[in-house]
Amino acid sequence: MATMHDVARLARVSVSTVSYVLTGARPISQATRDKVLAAMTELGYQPNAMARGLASRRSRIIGLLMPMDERGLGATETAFVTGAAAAASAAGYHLVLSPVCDLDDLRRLASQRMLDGAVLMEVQVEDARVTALQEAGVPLVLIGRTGDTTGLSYVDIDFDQTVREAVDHLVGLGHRRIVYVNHSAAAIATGYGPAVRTRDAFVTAMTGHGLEPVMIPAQDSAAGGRAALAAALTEAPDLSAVLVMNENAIFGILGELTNRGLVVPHDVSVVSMVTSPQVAELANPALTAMTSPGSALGRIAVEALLRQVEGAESADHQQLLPCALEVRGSTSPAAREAVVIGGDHIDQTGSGPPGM
Amino acid sequence: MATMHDVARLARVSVSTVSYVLTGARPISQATRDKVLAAMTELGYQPNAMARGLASRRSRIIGLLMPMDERGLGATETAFVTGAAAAASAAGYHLVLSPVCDLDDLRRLASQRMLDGAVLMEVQVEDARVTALQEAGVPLVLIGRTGDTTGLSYVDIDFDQTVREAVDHLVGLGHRRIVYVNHSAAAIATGYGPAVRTRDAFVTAMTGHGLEPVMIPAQDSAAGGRAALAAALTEAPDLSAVLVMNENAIFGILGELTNRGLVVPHDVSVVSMVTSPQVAELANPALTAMTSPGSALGRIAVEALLRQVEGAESADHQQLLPCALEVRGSTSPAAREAVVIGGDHIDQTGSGPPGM
DNA sequence: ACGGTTAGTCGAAACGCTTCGACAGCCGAG
DNA sequence: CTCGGCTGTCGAAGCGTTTCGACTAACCGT
Repeated sequence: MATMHDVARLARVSVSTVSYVLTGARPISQATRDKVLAAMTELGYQPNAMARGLASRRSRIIGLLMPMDERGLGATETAFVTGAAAAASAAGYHLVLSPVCDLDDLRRLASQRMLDGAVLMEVQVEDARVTALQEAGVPLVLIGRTGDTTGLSYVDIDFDQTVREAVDHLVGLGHRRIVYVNHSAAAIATGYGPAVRTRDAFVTAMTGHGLEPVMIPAQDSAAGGRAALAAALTEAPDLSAVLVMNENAIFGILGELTNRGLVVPHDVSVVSMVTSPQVAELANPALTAMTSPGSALGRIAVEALLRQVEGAESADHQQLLPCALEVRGSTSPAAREAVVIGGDHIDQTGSGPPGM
Repeated sequence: MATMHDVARLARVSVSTVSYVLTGARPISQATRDKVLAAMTELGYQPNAMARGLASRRSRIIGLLMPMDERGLGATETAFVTGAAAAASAAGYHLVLSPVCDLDDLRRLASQRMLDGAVLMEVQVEDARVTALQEAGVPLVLIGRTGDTTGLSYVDIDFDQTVREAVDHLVGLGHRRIVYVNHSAAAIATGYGPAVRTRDAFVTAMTGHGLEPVMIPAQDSAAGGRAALAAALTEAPDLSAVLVMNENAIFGILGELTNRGLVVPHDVSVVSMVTSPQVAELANPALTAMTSPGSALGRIAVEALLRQVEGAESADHQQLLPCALEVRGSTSPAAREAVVIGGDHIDQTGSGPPGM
């Protein structure tokens, strides 16, 4: 394995000159640069990452910390990762994904000066990783938000706007009775950001239309989805549309609809939030969904982090990106309107006054 | 940030002694060791990974190279990753996941001496990454197999046994007309290992039971699944069971069965191969599946790699693990038997003679 | 003609660790 | 006893970079 010394000797220059050619830290004449470059290719020289890291105190590695539960990574998270990796690679950094969940592991990784910076996925409202990394002095960008974001950089989905667009889409199709299926009650109680924010946004959006916001929590599983749909039909038997913020429950919901003889979208329209096209296409009919800006989130997070790492930016980077509405086969105009005119089989019991 | 010098000074020993305490490369008296350890905790000392790597020519990092397509990681791959990470962590190594797909990127990573070894996921029959890493002199363990495995270490699923068990399960339930839905024809043609191996195993298993092996390729998508099921019903209208080796097509298959009024498992039994419990539970009814030994695969691969890295093992490690049959709601005894006795609504046209 | 920049290069000192050779003391075998 | 071989410790030489200070030569405005 060739070293800088070998290159320098072959090019008949000093080692530091070779280094300057590589890093551009000082000007080098074109003639010298060419000689050095030629020597490098002749020797197949590759700088030693460890030596470089030791001398420069920068590893040129940024970590993408993603807790991996059994569920696996959805297409959304994957897009995020590839976006981040591309951005890092473009800037000459390596992006390593670390599945560390163990806090000690993380602390070790950080204090061994192995990471120039870190992007945190799946941030909780109270996230011990954040303080651990801050204490270790590792620059940080979050995907999602902690409760208190002062002094932190983050990129997150604009849940407000996303929910509003989804509701507008359904209302525009004539739906009035829309049920929101969220994550589990436990997740909401512990303050899981997306669950809480979308809940609030749903209430705002619905009341803005003069409609009652009916909301049902659901476990993150097919069974949870089935139970949630049953609960939804109990609470709002006249529902004509379901807005789902739970990628794991959605198939259960669809299955239960089918079981009950309800046809999507004829009887019930379904919109899935923060869903990837791939998952949306798995359903039959394919789901109308709010597609998350996965790869853009990843790219932006890494770019912000690198600015911070390279000292170019001291201010916090805080940014929200909306999801895009993609209409597929699971939504259609509300059959309800016609029914309201001609029929009476709508059970209005149990619904509060609209506009509350 | 404290260095070894600080620790040595505080403990009144030499730097090398501190190093020996840390690495155990030479014996150190208990008294000295205690002094050093005390100094370390007092200073909150953490070794600098870069310096250590430079001096020892070992990064204590192993890479898990996983191409990330848009589809994301299933629960199977995730289990694999966590298994591998746990094994690495237990051995004092860091496992970094690299989404690099670009060969130059990979070569750079390898020749910068940043990786002590690598585990390759999603190995193709002809995989350029293998030769690239071999040329860079990076120890290697594959998940899956290349066409020619001489001189290579790998861990893979025992497709033969897995298919045999699945077929036995169905045959044991009285099914005679079983269709195998594989990956796409293109994947098979390019020699994608799992597709080819399961195909061959299916033929063997079926003919061993005196049954005709009917096989249908499917694109890796819901639409592909629907098309495949349609094709299957054309080719074998009397089918009573479907064996699916395509996690992405399975929902399309189930959807198309429903569309055609066929009820699972009453009319058609479905077994999904190499599927995680999580995905199996998404379906309604939950899928009987051959569950892949994900985390064991990961652990074994890393352990084999580390033995190779640490020079303890020169011989290749080649090992196959079977998937476990988990019976859920998508399989039941063949209704066919009863029907054949009492009814006649089976369209027998187009089916070849059994046992060919 | 003169100090003051600037471009281009060099040598050497870090960076924080591992590891080798050396050596002192001590034990048991010959 | 004496020699070879352990045990425990030290000092110093790397590992392959970056980076700092210094130096030369050319170039600027005056």
